[in-house]
Amino acid sequence: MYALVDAVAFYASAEKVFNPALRTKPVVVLTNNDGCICAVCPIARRLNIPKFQPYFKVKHLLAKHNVVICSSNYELYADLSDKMMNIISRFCDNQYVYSIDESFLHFNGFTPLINDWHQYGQLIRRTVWRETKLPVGVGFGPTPTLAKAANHAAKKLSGFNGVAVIDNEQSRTTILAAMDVGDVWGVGRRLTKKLKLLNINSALDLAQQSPSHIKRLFSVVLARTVDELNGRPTLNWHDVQHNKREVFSTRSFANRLTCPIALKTALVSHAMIVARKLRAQHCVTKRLLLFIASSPHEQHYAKKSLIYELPTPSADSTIFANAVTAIFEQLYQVGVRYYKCGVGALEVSAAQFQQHDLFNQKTDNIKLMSCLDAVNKRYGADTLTLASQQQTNQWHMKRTFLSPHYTTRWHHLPKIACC
DNA sequence: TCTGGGGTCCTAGGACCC
DNA sequence: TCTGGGGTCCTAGGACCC
Repeated sequence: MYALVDAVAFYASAEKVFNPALRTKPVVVLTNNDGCICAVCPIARRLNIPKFQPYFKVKHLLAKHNVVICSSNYELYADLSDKMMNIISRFCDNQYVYSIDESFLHFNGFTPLINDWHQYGQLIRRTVWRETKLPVGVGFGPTPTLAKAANHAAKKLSGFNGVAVIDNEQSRTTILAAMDVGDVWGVGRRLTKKLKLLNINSALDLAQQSPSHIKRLFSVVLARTVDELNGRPTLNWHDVQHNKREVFSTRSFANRLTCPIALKTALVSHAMIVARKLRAQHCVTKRLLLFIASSPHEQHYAKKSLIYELPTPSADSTIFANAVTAIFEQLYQVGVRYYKCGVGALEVSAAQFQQHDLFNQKTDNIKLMSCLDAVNKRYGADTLTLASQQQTNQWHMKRTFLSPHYTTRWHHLPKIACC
């Protein structure tokens, strides 16, 4: 049995944790630079506030309904996520954290101990709420895709109260019949359109197709989804939690940038983040992709990217920073109003399988990197940085509606007044 | 006045080579 | 009048997810 546990409008709910006055109000959270709406709490959803719309386009709508607007407070969300994931992990023997607010659970040894999945799901919800004040939804199913579908039902369909279980033919068909095909995991806008032309409208319609037919018309990936919807697992636990094959860090700037020093500083910071992410999944990369670009919404879109081949596969921040220095001149053009930049690791592989190169002594300084990671884990992500990250901070993002750092700054702690 | 997210994976099409 | 291969690598853009 699999489960998918995720938070309801996680970022918006996180804002309500330390500010209970918000709990009865409509709340939205904006993406970086206050660009788009990325989380809409249930109260705001009932007011038809759309997700992923540019903020400036829906400003009037938000004002009309007195919606509370928050900038993204990633430090807060990351901390609350850690706490939530920790609690959830107590309820299974296998947890895979799929995103900041979602985790898949797999029950092996636990299964014989659980006789009622509904009750068990409610226990998870109650415990997470009691210890974090975050609302979560829980879906159980015999495959990851069905657990996702059950989770969708738990949160979106009436009568489920936050927990849904697919454990027999009747529960499977009931839930899939009530689910739009576009809400199936892996079916996006484009596929939805094509499927609906074929009169495949619900998740159940898709499940009733023959996998080989779907494979011919679409792809092997969608054929697997059909199998999964029928309770035939095609993704095993190992597939669900595979390492990333590409790792990126990119950001748009608060204001357009023309200064080369600021751009280079931003790129070095992204290189550091990529290196840290790689080390966290015990991987290295052979090639780094660096890019800088103007805004795609402007008339003259200018994007330039270059690939830097590393002499040996690496996840060393200092080696990555040197790569940025080595090719920055080729990337930068005078006169472009830069909007975004980023660094990506391509051809990612497991660090343990690396061949050592006799002739290349420039290998990762593993001790130094472990020390860097340990210090930053203990004292906050940017405690130890490279000198080249410190030259300017003019590329940092705009967060007009930022809430206090309740969990990472002493002087932001909520105060309780006694009278 | 101006403003439009970030991450990962996949694929089609072109360049290049033999 | 019709006809000209196959493999690899690279890249940009798109699909999908949250």
